[in-house]
Amino acid sequence: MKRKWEARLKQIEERASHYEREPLSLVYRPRLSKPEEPPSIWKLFHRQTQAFNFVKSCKEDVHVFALEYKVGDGQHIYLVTTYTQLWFYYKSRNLLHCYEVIPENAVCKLYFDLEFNRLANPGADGKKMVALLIEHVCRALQQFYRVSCSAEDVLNLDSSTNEKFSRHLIFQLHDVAFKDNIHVGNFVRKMLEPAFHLIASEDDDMTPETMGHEFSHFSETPVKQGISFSKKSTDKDMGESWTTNSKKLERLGSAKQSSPDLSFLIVKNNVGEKHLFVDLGVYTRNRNFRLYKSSKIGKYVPLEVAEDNKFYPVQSENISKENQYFLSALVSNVRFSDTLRILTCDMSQNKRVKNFNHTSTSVETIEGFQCSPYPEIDQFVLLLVNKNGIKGGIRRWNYFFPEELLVYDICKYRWCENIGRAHKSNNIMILVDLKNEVWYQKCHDPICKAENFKSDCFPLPAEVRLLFLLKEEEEFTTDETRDSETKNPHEPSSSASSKGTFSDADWDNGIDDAYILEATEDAELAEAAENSLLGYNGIDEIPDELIIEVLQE
DNA sequence: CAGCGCTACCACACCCC
DNA sequence: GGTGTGGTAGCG
Repeated sequence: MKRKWEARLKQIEERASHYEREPLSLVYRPRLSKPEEPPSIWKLFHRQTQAFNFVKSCKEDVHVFALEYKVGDGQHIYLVTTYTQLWFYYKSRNLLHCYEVIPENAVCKLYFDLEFNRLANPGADGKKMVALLIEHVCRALQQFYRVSCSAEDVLNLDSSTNEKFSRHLIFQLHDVAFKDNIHVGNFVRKMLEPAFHLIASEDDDMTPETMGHEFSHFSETPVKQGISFSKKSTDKDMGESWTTNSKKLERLGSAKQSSPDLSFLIVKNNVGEKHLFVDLGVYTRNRNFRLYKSSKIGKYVPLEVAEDNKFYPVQSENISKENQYFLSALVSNVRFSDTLRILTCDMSQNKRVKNFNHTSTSVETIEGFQCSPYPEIDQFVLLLVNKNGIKGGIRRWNYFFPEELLVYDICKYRWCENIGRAHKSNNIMILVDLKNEVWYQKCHDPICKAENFKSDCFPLPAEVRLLFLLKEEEEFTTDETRDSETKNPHEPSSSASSKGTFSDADWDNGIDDAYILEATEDAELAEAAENSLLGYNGIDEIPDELIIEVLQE
């Protein structure tokens, strides 16, 4: 929401200064458009937001490209045109320093930027490393999403110099794409996680085994590039859900022993620090990604099809081979089809583990949107907030480890026991106490909050209690024997098991209302952005059946 | 007239021992 | 010395 607000503010300021410089003409001069003109779209903008606004106003399939135009400070101007028209001018070498702007929230391909300094890595065999990486990526795609592919589906572009080995890989998956490049980044970081362990363990002069265990406790990521991740599940069919938590990471740690050796990915930069061969800085919003046959300004090293490229586009009569490569290299050029599957890999939603220091008391929570790791309890809560024709929903949930308390923020349903009617503008919460097997209601209304209102406790239905007990027992009986095999997907980020891990901390036993406020107060801010959040979740734009979630082995 | 989106890093405040 | 925060230079 903050981002959007800032962007809007900037836009308004720009518009204001524009009108100051060029006031509107006092005379109205009507103009007729000429329908006989071919639909030619070629518009340049100084500002990215203006370019995107123009794209939105166009009914043609236009895209934003960035052109480098000043040597040194890498300044860009933004071009809006169609792929066809761009290729028409581009192929005759009129534009040399062109970048695709991968729009935020746009479905896109899996892509990689790979590089290492040759001098700092005299023994490194770039081609071999690329081949091994592709193998690993294909394995990960198969494991996480059941997507099959091979090196023949990877457009491999080279931009190397004597000093630097440099490649772009663009995966040409069949009827499969990622929801956006942020999700691609999450997937890439997740897939490369064993390599982070390697860097961290070597840096700290620790064995991978001890590191694996150490990592089970991290909540702030100790590794430079960041390794935290998690997933959210909304897909009923898969019904699988896991979150980053101690137990999970411990299992990852042990699973790592059987995971492939990623040490080939570790390279040194020009000052001898260890880094990954894979550049993780290319998965940001509106990332500029260099086009096929473009070079950075000031350099004359365009991206060309690599010697060891194994992707050959299907030949067609009306599209040249070069044009095919050009189109294949465009990350956000995803061909739509009825069977297109959209892959997601979330990390921001379930993950946040809060440390709350309060006179030597710390509390761990996990949080997420829409469905908690307890689908049965979600269903029960939904039942509670669907009454008298009002269709309430779960906007978000929080789980407090020590108290085993699930806090649901409810939307649309606002009935409050305290006032005996629905609130007009404030939302309510349903709290499910798993320890005492009861539920009660609180709310966000300032008056109710001031008097610390909490409804009577009601027992949880027998089915829910029973399910929870069964799960807990299963968890205890199988924990020791289980290594990397699949954990009960409905197990939340480990009520029972995490207590052992975190038991060093001494916390209050009773749930303090301050914690609930801490966990829910920003929900009120988030409320205004609720629609955009839903949009971001893809519910508005992408039909549910097209979304498949991360499948964890 | 005019880029964008970060993250690594630093300075500083605050707390605890 | 550990931890959180806020601002920014500079990288991709």
